[in-house]
Amino acid sequence: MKPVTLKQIAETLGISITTVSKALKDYPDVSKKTKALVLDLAETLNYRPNTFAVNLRTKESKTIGIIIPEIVHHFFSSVIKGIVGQAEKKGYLVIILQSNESQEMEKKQINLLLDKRVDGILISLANSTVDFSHINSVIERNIPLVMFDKIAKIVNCSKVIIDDRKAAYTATKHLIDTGCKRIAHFRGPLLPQNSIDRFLGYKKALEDHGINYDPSLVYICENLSYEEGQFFARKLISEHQDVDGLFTNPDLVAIGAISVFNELAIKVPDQISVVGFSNWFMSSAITPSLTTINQPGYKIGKTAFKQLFKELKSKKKEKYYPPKIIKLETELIKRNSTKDLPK
Amino acid sequence: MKPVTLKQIAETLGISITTVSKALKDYPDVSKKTKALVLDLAETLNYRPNTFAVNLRTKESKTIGIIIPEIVHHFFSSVIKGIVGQAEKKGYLVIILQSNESQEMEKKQINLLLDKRVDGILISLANSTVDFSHINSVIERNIPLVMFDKIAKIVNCSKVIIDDRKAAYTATKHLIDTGCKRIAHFRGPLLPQNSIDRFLGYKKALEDHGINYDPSLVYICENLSYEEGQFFARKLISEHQDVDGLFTNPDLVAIGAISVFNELAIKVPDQISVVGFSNWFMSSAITPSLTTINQPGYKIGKTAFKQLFKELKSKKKEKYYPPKIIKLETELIKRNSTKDLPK
DNA sequence: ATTAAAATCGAAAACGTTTTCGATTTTACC
DNA sequence: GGTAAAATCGAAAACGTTTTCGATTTTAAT
Repeated sequence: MKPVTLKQIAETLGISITTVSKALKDYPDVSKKTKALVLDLAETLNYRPNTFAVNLRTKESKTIGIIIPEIVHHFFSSVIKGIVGQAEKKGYLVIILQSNESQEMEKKQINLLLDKRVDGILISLANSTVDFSHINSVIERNIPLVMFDKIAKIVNCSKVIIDDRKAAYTATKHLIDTGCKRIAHFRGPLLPQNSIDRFLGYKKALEDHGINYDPSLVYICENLSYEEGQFFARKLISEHQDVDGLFTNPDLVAIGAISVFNELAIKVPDQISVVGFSNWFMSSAITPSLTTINQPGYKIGKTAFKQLFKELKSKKKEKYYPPKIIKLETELIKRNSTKDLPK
Repeated sequence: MKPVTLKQIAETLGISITTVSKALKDYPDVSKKTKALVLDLAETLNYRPNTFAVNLRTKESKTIGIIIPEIVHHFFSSVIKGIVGQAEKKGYLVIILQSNESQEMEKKQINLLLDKRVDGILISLANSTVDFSHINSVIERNIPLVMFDKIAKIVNCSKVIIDDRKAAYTATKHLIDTGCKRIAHFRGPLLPQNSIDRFLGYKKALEDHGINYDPSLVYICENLSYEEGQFFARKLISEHQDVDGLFTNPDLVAIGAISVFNELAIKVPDQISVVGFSNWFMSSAITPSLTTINQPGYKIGKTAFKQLFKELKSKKKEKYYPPKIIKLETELIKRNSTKDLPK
């Protein structure tokens, strides 16, 4: 009925708890004979160490926490998958929490994880987070923390991101290269760094290619939904008859916009070319298929855990691991929502 | 530097650890004066109980585990969100694992969770799971376990599901009511119960309404992808020129099929009516918008945790909680991929 | 046979909490 | 002032593991 303990094994074998423990961990100061005896009995009794006791003694939980703004997003669930898969390989379990884009919840959840004494934390910040004291308190306590995707430049920790600015630059440049002159941008909210960087990449590409930056061509999508894509597409068309290119963040917004263009019989890409962001799996399925930037969610998750794992190991060896910023490669995926490059 | 312990509070206050512990937990046998003293100091020192020690002593982890076949699915991530949100409210954290539709992984992960001594487990079975010894061993150990979505009828535990048969019946009946006579079905793999029940509901609806069940109109989608929807749509059209209705599982397959119908200029719903399953958020966005069955993922997750929570509480009171099967309501959502009902 | 070195073992402390139960002190009452 | 009852406290055990360090036994060398 009750779980088997070291004590029971020790008593039935007539040896000490110490020796049993050592035998199971293959210590050199236990004879082969007793080792075999212990291993055998442990096997037949199906002994499993009591994690609670191990945690208390070793002061580690072999558990990490992850906080993301929203679970139900293709990108974030891909990241989770990357993290969970990699963590399992290394013997770590993953506790998941969702901040709902709220700084308050984020703070509470950080405290939950600290109370739970997770070994490390992975986090993608909420849009509303402007105060980083909760994050810094984690770092001060010397608990490894790695940020991914939605990061804060000002916080001194490792980060796994893509080069948003460069990717947005590439996307916009592709529109320019294929002949667009009046390029609109549906951007994300004002606060998150990735939304800022994507906007800056867009702007830089225009300026580098002699196209005037026109703020009235930039629309802010607050929740990055399909419906917003539709809404701003209508707005864009009514306000700017001369627009011939659109760069959106992310794909879902582009897909909403394209549905409106299709409805209004505005030809994509002939009258207006569209580039999205993220390479959501549906973007190759719609008509016309969507040119976009591939944002490798699974790989971001995997890499973020790997980085955290390195820091966990460094900490065990009492070595300092200097924060590292890892930028993952993105690529432009050309499909049918943009024109071919002129020869 | 080091976390504050009861001992430190006791020593600085010149009282015993016992009293400190009791004061913090508001035991009746501590005077108001000392309670105030302890509470005050604990507050200023920011005392947080050591979870490892609490776990060891109380034998509970205030953590539950969830195992699902695949994280990156809109439905499953909605379920996760429901579970995580509800769990947090009740003071539980959630460890997430993904079985990748593999029975082997599922077994390993069950053992991981048992070793971690989670208080309870939520699981949606892998398609390949045919042996339930790992699940039964959880139940035998008297650890609360609730299945959801992909369940095994044979296992004696609580379950949170929808009435798949009824839902599929309703979907098929809607096709019949709107005039379809030759109705095809793109079903899921052979093993999972929900895929079976949806098929049975489809079949029953045909039989109840004097339509001959034709096995050649049923196609099996192994991985329920957009591409499969496209593939079988082409196959269906080439094999059955007279088909005028299609019921698919799930929406994504229907959307793939519709894309083919659009491409082939087959009018939906005039030439062929389509009903999906799940009410994925994109199903209202495509053209024509998709008639479907709403499968409430978030609510399933929320309900599954609530059920687990009840069983956790019963267990604490050493009461037996008989397994309960909860069937959540679904509804037919009529959109433009099916014809209007005749008056 | 003696001694040193190597191999093998176990006692005990520690991790930090919870809770039982007995001891002590205070209060209330006659 | 004496007693009983109530209020307040703390010692100690327990949860199950890991690890240090000293003790004992065996082996090897002379």
